[in-house]
Amino acid sequence: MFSAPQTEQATGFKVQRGDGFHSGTVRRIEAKEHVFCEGDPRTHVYRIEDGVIALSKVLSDGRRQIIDFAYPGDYIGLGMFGDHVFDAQATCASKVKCLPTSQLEHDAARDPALALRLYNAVSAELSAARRLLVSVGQGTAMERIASFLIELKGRGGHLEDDIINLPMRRSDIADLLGLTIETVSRTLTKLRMMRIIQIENGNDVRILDPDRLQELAG
Amino acid sequence: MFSAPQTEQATGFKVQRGDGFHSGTVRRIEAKEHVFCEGDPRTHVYRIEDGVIALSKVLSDGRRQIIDFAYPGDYIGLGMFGDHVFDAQATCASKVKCLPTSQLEHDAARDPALALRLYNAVSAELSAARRLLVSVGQGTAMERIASFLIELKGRGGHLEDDIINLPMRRSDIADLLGLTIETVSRTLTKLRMMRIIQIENGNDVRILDPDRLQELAG
DNA sequence: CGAGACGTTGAAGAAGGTCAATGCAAGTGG
DNA sequence: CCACTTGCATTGACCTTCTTCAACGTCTCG
Repeated sequence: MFSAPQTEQATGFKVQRGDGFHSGTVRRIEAKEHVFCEGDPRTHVYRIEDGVIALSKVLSDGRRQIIDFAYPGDYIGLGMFGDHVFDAQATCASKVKCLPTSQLEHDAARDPALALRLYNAVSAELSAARRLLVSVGQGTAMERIASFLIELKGRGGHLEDDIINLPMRRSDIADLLGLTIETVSRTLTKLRMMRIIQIENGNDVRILDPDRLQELAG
Repeated sequence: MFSAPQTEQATGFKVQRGDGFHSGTVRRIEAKEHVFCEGDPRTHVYRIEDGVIALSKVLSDGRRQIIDFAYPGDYIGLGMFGDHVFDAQATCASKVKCLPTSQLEHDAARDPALALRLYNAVSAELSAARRLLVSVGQGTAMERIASFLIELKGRGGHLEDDIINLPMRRSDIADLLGLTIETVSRTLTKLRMMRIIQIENGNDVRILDPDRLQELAG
């Protein structure tokens, strides 16, 4: 029961068949509800079934950096030592499938193929984190927004090919890209004015000119 | 032959004994020489023996984001699909031990313990990348510099406990933190003026007030 | 010694942040 | 059904931080 086909470069490499998730229980998560918080013991690994989960770090003064958005088919909670270091919070109503960490580790210690799939899954997360770092560290607001839209386009689950659904608030995008909601908003309006995108139902972005968007991404 | 003890949170989890590196050949790298470049086929995994290797992404217009500094004991070249996506360049004269990728993959497919060590190694890199992302995405110049110094303090290879060696140029620090060399320089000067650090031989930073430095890091 | 690489410092400018007002749609309660 | 609230997005005016541009100092190495 694996969701829509996605590209390999999307965060959370698909572990595919044999990941033990056939036996997991499904948990329903409301918008803004936490799957787990920083400091919680790492009891489970989760596979997103539906919705979007934001992984984030919240600083003592309230600033927040979103590390990644996990989409259906992605895994969260992999590869951490001890307690969770990040928050995992749904940006919209979601479903996740849960597998006890202990079981996964137990299986992986006996099954090199599973262990290698875990290795690949975390490697893909690492690539995604580094791509984001480049964008945040070097890009202007426009470049960050443009490459964010392109990154999302590469993920699955869009009704039409040139329409990107944004199942998160402006504040989530801002916290992912190291900007403010105002800058996100202004930049999206600028892209609208340039006839590069069009905003459809509040949360759907239609890409009118993919080439120019790609150029703007740097 | 494993180098100075280091904390687990340092980038590049030590794979420890049994990583196959007993048989690797050692390669000497001059300052600013590349170990590999973006686009090169991924032929080897490298373990740093001596020096510091900067992993970076260079954009078409010359802007550069350093992803990580690899210190002795760290591994580079792990967990990538196909060709290299980043440059690896020595910031100072260094030595690396090389192991053919094919051999490592061959071994890992038969040895779950090795596969799990790879998994842990990449997981640690992921944690480091995310810590850096938080710093770059949310921190002011001062916060980025302060947490950079603290991060380096956590790595091994310092002669004295409160002296951090900076075996890289200002431009490397700037490209790691998403700042300019001028801002790096000014911020270090400010830290000097505040009597929190002291610069010893051009490249050695003595931490006079670790507590205040920690506060500034956020 | 002279040239190049690197670092520091200053002055001016720009990108993005902060603060504040407005709009808009979805609840909620009378 | 309508007034009121609440959450989110947009837009404008102003301000701060960091960048840019430029000059200068220092060190090393040919």
